[in-house]
Amino acid sequence: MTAKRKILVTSALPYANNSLHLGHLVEYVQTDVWVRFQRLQGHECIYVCASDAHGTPTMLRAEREGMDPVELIAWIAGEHQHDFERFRISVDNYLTTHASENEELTSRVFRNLVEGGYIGRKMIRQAYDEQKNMFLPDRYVRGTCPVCEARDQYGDNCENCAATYSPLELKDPVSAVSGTRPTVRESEHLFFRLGQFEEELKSWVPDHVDPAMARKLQEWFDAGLKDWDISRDPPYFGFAIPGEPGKYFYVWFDAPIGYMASFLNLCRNAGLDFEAFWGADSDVELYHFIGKDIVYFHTLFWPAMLSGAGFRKPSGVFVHGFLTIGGEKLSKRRGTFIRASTFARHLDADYLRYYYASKLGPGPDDIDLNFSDLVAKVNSDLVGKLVNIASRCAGFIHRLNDGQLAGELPDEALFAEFAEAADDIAADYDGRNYAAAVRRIMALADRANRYIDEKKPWIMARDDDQRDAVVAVCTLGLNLFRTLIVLLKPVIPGVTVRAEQFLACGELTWNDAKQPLLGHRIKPFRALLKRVEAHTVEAILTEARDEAATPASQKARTTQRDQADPSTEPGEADQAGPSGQAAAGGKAGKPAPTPRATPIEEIDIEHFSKIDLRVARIAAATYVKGADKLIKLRLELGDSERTVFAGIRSAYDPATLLGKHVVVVANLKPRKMRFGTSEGMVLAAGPGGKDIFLLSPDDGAEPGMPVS
RNA sequence: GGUGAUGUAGCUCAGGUGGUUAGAGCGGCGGAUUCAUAACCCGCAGGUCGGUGGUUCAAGUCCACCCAUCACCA
Repeated sequence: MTAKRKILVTSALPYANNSLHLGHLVEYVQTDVWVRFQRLQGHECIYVCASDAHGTPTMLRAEREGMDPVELIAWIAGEHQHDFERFRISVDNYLTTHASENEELTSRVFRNLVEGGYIGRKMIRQAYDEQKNMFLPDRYVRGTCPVCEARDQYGDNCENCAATYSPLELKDPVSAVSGTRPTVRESEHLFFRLGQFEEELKSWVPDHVDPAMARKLQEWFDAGLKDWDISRDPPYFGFAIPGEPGKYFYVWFDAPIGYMASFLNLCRNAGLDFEAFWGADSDVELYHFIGKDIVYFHTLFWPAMLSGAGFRKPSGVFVHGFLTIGGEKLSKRRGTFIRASTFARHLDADYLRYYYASKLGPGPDDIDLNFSDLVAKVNSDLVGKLVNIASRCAGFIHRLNDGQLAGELPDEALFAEFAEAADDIAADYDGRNYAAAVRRIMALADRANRYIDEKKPWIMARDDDQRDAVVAVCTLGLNLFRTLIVLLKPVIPGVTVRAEQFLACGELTWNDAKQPLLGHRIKPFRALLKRVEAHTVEAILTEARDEAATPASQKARTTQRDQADPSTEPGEADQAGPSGQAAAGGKAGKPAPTPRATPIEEIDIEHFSKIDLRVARIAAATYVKGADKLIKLRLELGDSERTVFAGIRSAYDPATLLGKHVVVVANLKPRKMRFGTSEGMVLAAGPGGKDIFLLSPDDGAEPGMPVS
């Protein structure tokens, strides 16, 4: 293994006026996978983040909510942090940019820049809202485009003709804050003289950012670097500029300093040496993960600020693209502004982490989230391939050898193949090409399943003389599984923890991928991950649409309630349907009574009324050839008939079902199964196995009657 | 408008420096199997590689223009 590296990593700071959504998570997942990978390699890798608190938007949002801005950001930052936990984003420290450490460092950076002669002053003319007594940021002035006459455009550019201009050029300008016509006022602003860093930046950029981004930055160099306005007039939620009465730091000035501040806060709590990481001659690696919308701040202003203030520059800026859902931009109207908390309430974070990882490359390309693709990929790769290996091997080990693995591997070469692949996969992770890593890992999972298929332990097991051989084959199978878990550990930490418990092997490290586990007793196998069901995805989308329609202040309350919820364990949320004992996709046969650890989320009457429950009469019931859990039901619902497959064979004999009245979910999306299409679901209670109890109405109910 | 990125089978994506019949996973179809969360295994079908033109013995791969999508313009 290479020498131990010292690395400090950051993700861009989420803005403190709104909740995190699935788009934010692309970055946090990307960062976290990388961080976890580096730690797994044995490197020292510290990851800090914070909520970006300052600026006009938080100020106005706080006003709308009737809160003090400080109160607002404390609350939102708490929510952000909670979302981080839910998605297993392993930050070492989380702060807000309003913290005292940030004020301290911002002053220090500013003072150093003044002393270095990098700060200038200029009078500027700006739109002013006379009613609210405030200068208006460009985005808060709207009016008619001076170029193409399109109405209701932002003050900085036109969405219709893409022209750029100043808010003062807009025709019929209106303040978005008060609705009045802004006036023009002058004010002296402080400027950071970026141009003085031109040569330094030109030589720094090519080695520290992605080539595509370097090409993009060339445009700015060609145009010449301009001075950057770093001050704002009150009222402004931010830090006062020392020695400059009535002036505040522009949010983008203190935001990146928030990276340092969060780290400084950690230093003070954990006894780390701040200067060793940020001093001009630091040899620690420093990386920023950001979205492609904010490259300029991180590749021009930020390194220049650091350099001018006497600190070290980043070792690299990693730029990722945006998230689209179903090929479209996230949109409130379409209900695709899905909040992190909404997703987490229904599905395990590892599903999304795996899906993102399977699509993330090193470059700034956008990635698309397609829910049916997510369901297919997760179910097929994670459940059907990966977990399946453990699932199909564990039984033999317990049945034939009391849970004890064999003392040696029957095919060392196969294990070695997996162990050797770990190096290439490590290179993929380190180069942030997670998609490539996942492809390689899944190819190995296929290989493992094929091996078991070739050896056919279930045939050998019929012969007592071959018991040792069966145990040996399954020992290898489980070791291949274990290696795969190590390789995927940065991506799916939740599954990993459960796998480590199953293997009873302690915390796995990267080197464990190369060392087999032998002569060791494992725990009984329990499902490590459940399949995602289509209705769960539907529930997420429905909820996101409803949330989008809820006014902001109500959202606030909803979110607070969410925070009180213990995080949802995998699988449990899967069953948030009308009945835990789903008929069609049911899990009869596994006698695992699962009382819900967490109550299902409350719904209102509108939600409930979407479920069309009907009385039905069983007109025919037959076993399904080749299916050991299902009974095929022909149901009468008044004037119509339909076929439903119910997983009740372990508890019912078809003959006894004939003529019985049951309750059916009539508007459940038809589900195609191997034996036909199931057009609904019959309600039943009980944990499964012999304990399944169909729900029936009292005498007098007729087929087709709605249940309410 | 300027600049950059992207556009490959139904879906999601791979395809260093141009080189024989363009690949994978999923989905579909057919077969095999029953150890496994009906998973797994074998096989088949599916693409004029956004469009047009060019360079070349040879282009998905280089060049020009065009179209579409996304981003940035301090």
